[in-house]
Amino acid sequence: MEEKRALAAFAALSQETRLRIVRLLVTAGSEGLPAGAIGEAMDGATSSRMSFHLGHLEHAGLVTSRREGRQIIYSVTYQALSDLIAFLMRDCCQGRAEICAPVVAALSCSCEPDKDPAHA
Amino acid sequence: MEEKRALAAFAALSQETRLRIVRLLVTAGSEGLPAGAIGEAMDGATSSRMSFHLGHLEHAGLVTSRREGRQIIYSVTYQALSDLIAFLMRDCCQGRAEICAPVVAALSCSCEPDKDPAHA
DNA sequence: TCAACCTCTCAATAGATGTTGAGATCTTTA
DNA sequence: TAAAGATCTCAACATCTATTGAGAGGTTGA
Repeated sequence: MEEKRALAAFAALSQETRLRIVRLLVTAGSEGLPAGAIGEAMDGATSSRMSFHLGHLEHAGLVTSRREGRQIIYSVTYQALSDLIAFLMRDCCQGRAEICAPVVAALSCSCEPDKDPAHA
Repeated sequence: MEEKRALAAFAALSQETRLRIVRLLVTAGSEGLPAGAIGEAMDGATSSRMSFHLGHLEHAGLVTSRREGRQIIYSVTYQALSDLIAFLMRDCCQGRAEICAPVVAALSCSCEPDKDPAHA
């Protein structure tokens, strides 16, 4: 993942509503959720506000959309998320075990379906 | 890492100059670099611009500063970076192997001192 | 102590961002 | 084809962000 895309991804995730959307869509899985349902989950945000943020996320490549009947279904782009994580690890790790080591150590539990109450 | 800190970290990294500063400071290691040297590396950015961005990064917890004589030395906060990566993996992974699996697979090489020309 | 140095703080400004409301577009159902 | 539903587009507005230039606050060496 090159710098430009990483910058766009960071910008997309730096806004509370958008971060919440991504988290919601990750839990929703690859089936995704219609825009209306996402808006409901965001304390009933207006449709234009949703459209703005979903468009922002889509532009950044973090979500994709497809039409299904009269609804538009959004789902998270798993590849983009893992690319972003990889960017952080490669780009910012750069041989610094101080950064990577704790993350690697934590991976054994954090990458299974999460039951840990200390999560988040 | 809770949501608020993650949002601040994403916002801090979503700006080209600041992302470049972090990358520079990671390569600089724990000794860090004086503000002036960082400004030099940023195409000779003005001191107030540097102060603005370094303050932003420090506020987000991604860097720390210490005075050394007449210089102020900035260094990256390794803990914050690994916390951010862990946040992404835990929060956005949530049992989704589609996201984590590729990253985990890539870790074996990406976490060593980087010699890969395809990097970045 | 004085002058030079390094960095920060502050005010001003231009541009980007987030929210809202009105209305347009596309889709489904009767 | 008309009505209703779901979502998008657009303009307007308030707010936040990034940059600049001027100047202040510590620190060092003569």
